[in-house]
Amino acid sequence: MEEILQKQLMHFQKETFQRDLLEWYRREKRDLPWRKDQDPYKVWVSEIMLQQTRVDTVKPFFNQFIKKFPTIEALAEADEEEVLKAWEGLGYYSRARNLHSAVKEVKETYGGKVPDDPKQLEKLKGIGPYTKGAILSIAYNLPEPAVDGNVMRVVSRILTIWEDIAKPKTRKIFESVIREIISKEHPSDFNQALMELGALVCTPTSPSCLLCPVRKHCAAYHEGVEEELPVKTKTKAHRQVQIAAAVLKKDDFYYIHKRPSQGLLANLWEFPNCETKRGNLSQKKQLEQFLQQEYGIESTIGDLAGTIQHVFSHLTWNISVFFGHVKNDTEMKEINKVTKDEMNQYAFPVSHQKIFSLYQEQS
DNA sequence: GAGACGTGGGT
DNA sequence: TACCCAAGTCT
Repeated sequence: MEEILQKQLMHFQKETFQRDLLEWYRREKRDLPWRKDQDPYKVWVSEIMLQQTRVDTVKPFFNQFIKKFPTIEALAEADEEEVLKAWEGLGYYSRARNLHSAVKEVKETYGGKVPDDPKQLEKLKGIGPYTKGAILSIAYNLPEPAVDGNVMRVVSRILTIWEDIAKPKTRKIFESVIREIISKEHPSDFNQALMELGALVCTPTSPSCLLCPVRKHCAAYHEGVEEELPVKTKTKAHRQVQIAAAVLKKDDFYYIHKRPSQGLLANLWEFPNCETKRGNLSQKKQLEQFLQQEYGIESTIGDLAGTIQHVFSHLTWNISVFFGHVKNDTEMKEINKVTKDEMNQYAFPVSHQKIFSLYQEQS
């Protein structure tokens, strides 16, 4: 750890800080579905869902997921299709596939008990340094750091740490700090209190310092630089992609395609679509050619029915939506034909749910 | 280490 | 409107 930081920590009132923080947490903590007990499986599921995702978004997904898969065994025995369906709309779908895979691993290798050993935990798919620490501290009350964005923001302010939190190696500095200041008696509450403080009081913009239970310990508050911290370098602008998508119908059947098992929206279902390029060929023509060449579908495509934008972290799809009729599918491949009712069993990305809504509005 | 990987909400 | 963000992990 940095020498300056070491010196600062020597003067830090660790015991009173812990007491002030824990007292506030026990008074103010939110009543959340995953705080009803300390079942390691539920802690695990909640921590995966909460990655890069707001509490209010997670709540309904967590309740429904636990109802459907109440135990390790129940989830281990489920089909991936079912698990993805339960995750539909939550985003970052590799989390669902990794969780499913890791739960099967726990059932087979550890007899269905979530490991309380850091070395075993970090081998499981989808469990990185943060989630490992969260499970160890929250489910097993072990004094391990669980450093997420909240903790880096809160701690960077309290100790005026000016390292760039966008850089991966910066997390290690915060883990060292937490090992120094964590409550050995109440590591679970301590870690959760730090995150709760970040969510409710020590917010990214306009933090409520006057309501903060630990402001007397906060160097950034005393120096008036709380808005300058944490330091986080900008991310670059993302790229735009033009897409043409088709809702194809023949008799009572719709045509859907399963995305590849790797990459963006892996293993989710979608309406047939392709990236289009600006040029002499219209989007409609490019789409018809694609459907013929890629999927062996002869179709008649109508005029542009509408557009839908799908913004990801790293790119944007600008989707032109077309409706069409299939003339001949005897040579068809890589496509499932399903009725409207059957479609409910398949997980679609939000943009493709919108595509179908558009279709239903117009027919 | 930088970029991929979703979605919805806040300013 | 156009960012930025929210309990990160994988490649």
